[in-house]
Amino acid sequence: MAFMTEILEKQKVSGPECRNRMMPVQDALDILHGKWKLLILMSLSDGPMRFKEIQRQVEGITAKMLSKELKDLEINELVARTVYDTTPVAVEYTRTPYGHSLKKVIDELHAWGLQHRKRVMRKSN
Amino acid sequence: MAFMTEILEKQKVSGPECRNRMMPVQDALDILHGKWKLLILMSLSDGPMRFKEIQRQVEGITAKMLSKELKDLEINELVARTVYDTTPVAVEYTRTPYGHSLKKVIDELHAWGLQHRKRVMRKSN
DNA sequence: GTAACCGGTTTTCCTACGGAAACCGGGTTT
DNA sequence: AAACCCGGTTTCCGTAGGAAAACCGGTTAC
Repeated sequence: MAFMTEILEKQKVSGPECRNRMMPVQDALDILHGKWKLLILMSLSDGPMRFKEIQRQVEGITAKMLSKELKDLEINELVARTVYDTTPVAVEYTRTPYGHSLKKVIDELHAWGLQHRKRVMRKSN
Repeated sequence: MAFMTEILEKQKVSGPECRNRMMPVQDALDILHGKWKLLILMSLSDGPMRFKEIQRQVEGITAKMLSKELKDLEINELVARTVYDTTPVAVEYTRTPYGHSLKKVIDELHAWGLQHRKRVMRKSN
């Protein structure tokens, strides 16, 4: 029983500072959650794209999801939508400067995913 | 109509290299998706934690979700579970070295979330 | 003229995520 | 003995995510 109180005593640490660190991450996740948002942003790395173009790049996404996700991204000003008044209408999606501010996040995720893939390969051998 | 073909011509670019860049990100997202996994990992930054301790740190998570997410994290070797054969049983969760390899990802997400929060505050004034 | 493209919307349907609460055996505290 | 801790599991349930396909008016290429 002395053991129990001992092990229990150890945990008191890590007060609310930890929770404070979590909040911003939670904020970010709130905006970027789901399978698609980051991939859509990636597809817009090299310049404006049109709807079907994005759909072709982001493998597996349906028109409905793309439509919805683009709206979300637009609301959060990560992507801008431009309509050209031609016949027929041409619509372009552009990653905003704010959207580009996610570059590091995406890069880190990319790097991690890359080494994770290698690790998995290694294990399966 | 010349305009249309012109605008259409511009898009051919960004071939499959873009899709190749997406795959690792997709892999990473596959493992880290959901509201909780990264937050749980964060709560284990400062050392081992017990179930209820984690639940107290990760605000809003239910026992069921925590239980499920910990299992997922364990399967992917981001978290290790240690059972101490005491009475009553004590169970500790530890972030593995592999779990710590996500530090940069979390840091970047944290940094972005922080400035995003500032940005939102600025706008609402 | 007809097939295929454009930028989506709408409908239907199913599944996964995720919350609330009860519950389990056991232990400790008072 | 009552009340509270531990580490979860189980049940129930609502909602959001996501897939498939039809559909719209209009344009363009063959």
